[in-house]
Amino acid sequence: MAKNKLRIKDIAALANVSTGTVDRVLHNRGDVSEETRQLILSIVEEKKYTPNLVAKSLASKKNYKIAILIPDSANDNTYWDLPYIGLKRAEDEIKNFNTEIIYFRYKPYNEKDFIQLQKEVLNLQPDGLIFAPVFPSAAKALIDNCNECQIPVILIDALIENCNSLSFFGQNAFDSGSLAARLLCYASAEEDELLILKLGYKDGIIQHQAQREEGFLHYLKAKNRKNKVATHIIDISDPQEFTNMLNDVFHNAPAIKGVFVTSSKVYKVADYFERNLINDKILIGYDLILKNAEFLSRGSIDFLLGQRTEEQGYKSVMALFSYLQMQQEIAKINYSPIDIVTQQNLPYFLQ
Amino acid sequence: MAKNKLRIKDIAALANVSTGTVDRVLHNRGDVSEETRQLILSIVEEKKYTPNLVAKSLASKKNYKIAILIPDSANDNTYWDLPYIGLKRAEDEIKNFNTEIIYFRYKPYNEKDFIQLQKEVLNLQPDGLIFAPVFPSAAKALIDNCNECQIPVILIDALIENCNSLSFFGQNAFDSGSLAARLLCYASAEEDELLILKLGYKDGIIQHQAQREEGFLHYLKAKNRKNKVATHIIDISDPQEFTNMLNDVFHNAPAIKGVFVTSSKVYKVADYFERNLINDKILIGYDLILKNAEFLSRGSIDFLLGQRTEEQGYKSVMALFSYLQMQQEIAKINYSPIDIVTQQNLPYFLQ
DNA sequence: ATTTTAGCCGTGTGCGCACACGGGTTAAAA
DNA sequence: TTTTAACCCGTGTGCGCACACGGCTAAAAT
Repeated sequence: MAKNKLRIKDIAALANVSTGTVDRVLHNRGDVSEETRQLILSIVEEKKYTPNLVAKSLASKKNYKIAILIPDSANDNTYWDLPYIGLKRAEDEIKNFNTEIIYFRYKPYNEKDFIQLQKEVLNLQPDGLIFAPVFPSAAKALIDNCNECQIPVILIDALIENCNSLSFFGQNAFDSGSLAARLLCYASAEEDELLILKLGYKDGIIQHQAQREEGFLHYLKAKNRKNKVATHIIDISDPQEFTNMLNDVFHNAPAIKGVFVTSSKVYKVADYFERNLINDKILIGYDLILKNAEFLSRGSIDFLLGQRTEEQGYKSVMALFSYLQMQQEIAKINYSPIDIVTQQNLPYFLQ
Repeated sequence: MAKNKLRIKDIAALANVSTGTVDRVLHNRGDVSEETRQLILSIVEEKKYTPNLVAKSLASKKNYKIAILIPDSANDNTYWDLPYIGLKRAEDEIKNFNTEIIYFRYKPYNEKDFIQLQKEVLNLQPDGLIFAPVFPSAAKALIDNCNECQIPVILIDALIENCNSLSFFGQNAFDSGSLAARLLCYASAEEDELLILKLGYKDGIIQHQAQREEGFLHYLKAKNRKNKVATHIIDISDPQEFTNMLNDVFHNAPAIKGVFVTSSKVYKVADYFERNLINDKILIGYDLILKNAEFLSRGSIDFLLGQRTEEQGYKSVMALFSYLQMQQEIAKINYSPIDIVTQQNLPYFLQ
């Protein structure tokens, strides 16, 4: 402990009472005369006493449980590896402070599995929950359940409107779309054609993708850009069909100069470009998953928009921790910076 | 503490010895038979024992002092406000862990003041030092002094070659220059003229600026870009003279399309552009100081390259802390990501 | 006059670890 | 045989805080 740091013992000495009395005042446990209470509070105020968190945590018997409910990592969906690293880092940092983290990971795109694990989470009765509301209606139900049980909830990745969650950590999807548009505008002329690709699975309708598209179009409109813009929604369940669809698109519009993929599946387009020797287009997409990083480093992707996924995981845990242990307020909305990653600065974003 | 966490007491029970013996093994204090030593070590290994840092810190009587030696913030030089925020954040986080931070701040561009404070630092006999080697030769002397006194040194912002410092936190200046070139290449054609501006005070020769220029030129060369590039070194001590110089430059080369300012003083050029109604040029510079952010948000600056200054401060302290308290190794070189900041993503980089 | 009660407060213990101190055993030196 | 030292190890205390427990005083109830 740094020198000159005030202890409960010191306050007690200053107020001519015992440490027990000071403790009772600090914790509002009553049984203290109003006079002594005011005296102690005034000393605390004046000397700016803050408790020694180390000792506090050592002495406290309360054990906090934080549940985390996120998709598992799969072959075709490694995105959640990234927040997981940050979650783990936070776990390491707080595991000595009477706080435990319990992970629940469900199969991606599998709402049934999500609902199953949701029950397990509630069964555990955690002191707090962090989860990704991938399935809006199921997510809403979970939040309602948690509110009933007085369990504070933090959302990561996606934001659910009109519901009583404590906080949100993620990206402003709309603004990231505008940024993508701006970058493509730098790298293309007004007469160039632009393309928006929304890739996904049949029932994986992600609100992110819509907002990113909106932001993109909004920028072009605001700047009075005359570019022709087409949007295609393409299913990626079947690789062959995916290729056929792209063949169609690029055959019908060979003048396309810039391609904006509204998800982390941009590597699939980059792969298509490489296999078809297409290198006259600017390609921009989302997130620093490994496959994307590889294509970016080869120049097949021009820009990746990152969202500090690791930091999102880390910060959401730390915020909940401070909220539980120190009643520290958390901002309702915490947007991550939107990182622009290119071949040149990529190495510094990996690790 | 999380449940199932192994304590010294548990290890002792498993090995049928007392906690004192386990402690002696863990701290290499000798007086333990080789047999018991191996037994305890094998248990530690197998069960992956890690000490409870909370209790460890509470019990330890050693008080660490970390000295920080950086420029003060001045009217014309607010850069160091940024790392300071991160240093403060780290201080808050570790102040309960027997670690104290003592700041020494000298007048910017004032080597005399630096050397004076350097003496005070050594006088304090800190357990570690973090400083910015703004004046290379004086910095080298300080490092040598610290090595003699066994004081580990971490450099931030600038890197001094061939000297025995523990670690470095900062930006890869060369790569950031390349990145600037890449951005200007996207936003300009081969026939466009480019300009490099190195702004500074007479004796403020900063190696950064040279490396950034090198990286910039290297990129153009590697990509076989034919752009005409001019470099100007301009003193900014006298505002009037500064304006005259810029008048000269842009009068003689009206075809300049992209301007790369190799320092955080880019706001001075943006200000010049605004006052002279110049808005046909792409302007790119460094660092998210307040003035730069203002010009960026108005669109007078196109790109700012950021270097996570706050994070640099934070990480350097935390690294030194872990090194001192837990003998944790630190990477010799820690480059920050090079952030690309535009009007669109600026809000998310401020705070 | 005695007992009860409420209001106020001090003491003691334990959290996990570091470290000082001292105790016991054995083998070598006197 | 006795002394001494080397070797190995257990015990106890304190770090700052939380909290259980119980003690004291004065007023109210019996």
